[in-house]
Amino acid sequence: MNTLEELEDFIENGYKTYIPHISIDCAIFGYHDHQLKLLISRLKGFDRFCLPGGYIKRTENLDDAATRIVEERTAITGLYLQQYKTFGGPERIKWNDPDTINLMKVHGYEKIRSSWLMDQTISIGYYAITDFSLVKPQPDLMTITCEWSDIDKVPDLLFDHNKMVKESLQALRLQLYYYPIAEKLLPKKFSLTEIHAIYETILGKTLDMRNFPKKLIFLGLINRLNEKRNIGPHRAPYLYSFNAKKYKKALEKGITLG
Amino acid sequence: MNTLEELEDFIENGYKTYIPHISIDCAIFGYHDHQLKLLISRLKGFDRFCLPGGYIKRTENLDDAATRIVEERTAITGLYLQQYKTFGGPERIKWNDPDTINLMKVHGYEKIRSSWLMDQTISIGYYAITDFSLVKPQPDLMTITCEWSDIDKVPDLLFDHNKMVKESLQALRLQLYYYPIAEKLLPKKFSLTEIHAIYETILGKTLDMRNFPKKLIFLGLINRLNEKRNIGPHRAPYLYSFNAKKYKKALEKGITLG
DNA sequence: TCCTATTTGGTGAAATTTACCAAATAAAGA
DNA sequence: TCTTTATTTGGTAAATTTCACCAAATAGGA
Repeated sequence: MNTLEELEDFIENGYKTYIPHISIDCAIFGYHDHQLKLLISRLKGFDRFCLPGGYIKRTENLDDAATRIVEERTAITGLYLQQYKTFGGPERIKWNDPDTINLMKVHGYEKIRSSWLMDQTISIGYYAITDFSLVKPQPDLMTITCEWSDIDKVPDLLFDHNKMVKESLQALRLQLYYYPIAEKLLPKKFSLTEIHAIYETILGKTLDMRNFPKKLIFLGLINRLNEKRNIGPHRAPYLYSFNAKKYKKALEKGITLG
Repeated sequence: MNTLEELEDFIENGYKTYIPHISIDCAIFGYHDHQLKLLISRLKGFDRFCLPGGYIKRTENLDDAATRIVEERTAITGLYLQQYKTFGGPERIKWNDPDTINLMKVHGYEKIRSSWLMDQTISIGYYAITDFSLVKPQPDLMTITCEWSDIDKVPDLLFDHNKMVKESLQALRLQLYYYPIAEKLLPKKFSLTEIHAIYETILGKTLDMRNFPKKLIFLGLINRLNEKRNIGPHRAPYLYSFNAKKYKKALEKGITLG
C-alpha cells in the first residue's frame, strides 16, 4: 500500500481481493542483549498503537498471508510466524471507540462507515521472534510509525490487542520449552553466555548459568566448535553452533528445557 | 434447524445472522472402557461424513458459538470445548468435489451455488472429550446421521476434516499432560484402574500401573476415599475423587504427567 | 607477575523416574 | 472352611535427572 489511490481502492474494492470478516494480527517480539521488545505500529487516522495486521487474500493460505502482511507493513522478511489463537466476539471492535471515530473523519465518514472493513471481524493471532538490532522496521503509506516497544512498557493498544500481546507471550514462553526458538536470535556461532541470556530474558526468570547450558549440550542441541571468541581481558568462551539434525528432531518430538 | 423453511431461510438469509466466511468445526472424542471414538455426522446431500460444524452468530463469542453448534447438531450439552487451531487457504473446499456437486443438486443448483455458503471459508477448530456411553447424539434436520466412529477407523471425511482430526488428537494428547482432562470422563468416585485406562487409551501407549496412579496421588490431584467398590471375586479397589483445589491450580500452572 | 572478570569442569546431594516384586484381598468353587 | 484366581496396592532398589554451588582455568590489562 504505497499510493493514496491504492488505499482508496482498498477501502472500496478490497473485499474482492481479500476475504472479509477475517484479519491476521502479528505480535513480533524482538530480542537483543537481555532486552525483549515488541513491534507496534500506528495507522493513519488512529491515535493508539496496534499490532501489525492485515487481511487474507482469497488465493493465500493463512501462514503465507501472515508472512506477507508483516512484510508489507514492516519490511521485515524471513520470520518464522506461528499461529497461536483466534480471537472473535462482538466486543472485539467497539463502534464508539474514539479511534474508530477518528478514522472515519480521515476518509469521509460514510465511505468508511459503510465499507466492508467496518463489519464484524475475527482475527487470527500469529507471533514471531527476531533480533531487533538486525531489523529496521519500515512503515508503509498506511502505517505512520512502526517501532520497538519495551515489553513491559507496551502502551494501551487498539481493540483487544493488549490481550493478544499477553496471550502470544504466554504461547512463546511455552513453545520455548519445546522448540529451540533461540536459533532465530543467534549468529551461526555463539557462546553459552549468549544463549543463556536469551532464555532468561524471554522467560523472565533466572536460569542456573552452569546447569542450563550443560543440558543443552547433553541433549545434543548445540555442538562445541574448536574456536573461541576474544572478549577482552577475560577467559575466551568457546563458540557453539546448533545441531540441525537434533534441532529438527526436537521440532517433531518436543523437548523440555529449564 | 428443524423445519425445511428454516433451512431455506438459512441458505438465503443466513449471512444476516451469521458471520460469513467463518465456520467452526468440532472434533468430539468419546471415551469408554479402553475405547476412543470420534463423533462424525453426515449432512443432507453429502455422501461423506464430516465433523459437526456451523457458523458463528454476529452476537456470539467463539467459545459460545462452538457450544451452541455442538448442541444444535448433536444434542450434546455441557462439553468443555477447547480451541486448538484455525484452518484456511483456497484449497480447503474444492468446487469440483463430488460431494459439493451433490449438495447443489439437492436444493436447486443456482440457489446454493450463488449463496453466501459457497464463498471461501476459514474454519476454527475446537475439540472436546466426553464419555460416549452417557451421550446419545441426536441428529437435527440438516444432519442425517450422527455417530461414534472408532478412532482408528475414521472414514475419508469431507474437505480437510481428516487433517483436523489428526491435529485435534495431537492437541488433546498434549493437553492431557497439562490438564486433568480425565475428570470429564469419570464419575465422582472412581478407581485407580479406571483413571489409568483413560490415560493409556487416549495417549495410545502403556503406562506403568503402579507408578502412574502413585504420581497422581503424590501430586494431590486425586484423593482416596474411605470407600471400596465390589468387583466380584477380586480385591475391592479403593475409590478416589478429584481434588478440586489442586485441579484448578493445575489448570493454571500446568503439570506433567506420564 | 598479579589482578579482574568470566568461562567452564566438576561433584555431591536431592529429587524424580523407572522397573518390578510380593503381600493383601474379595468372592467363587471345592 | 479352605483353596484358588484375579486384581489391587504397598514397597523398594536402581537408574536417571535436577539442583546448588565450588573451584580451576584463562585472557588480557595493569
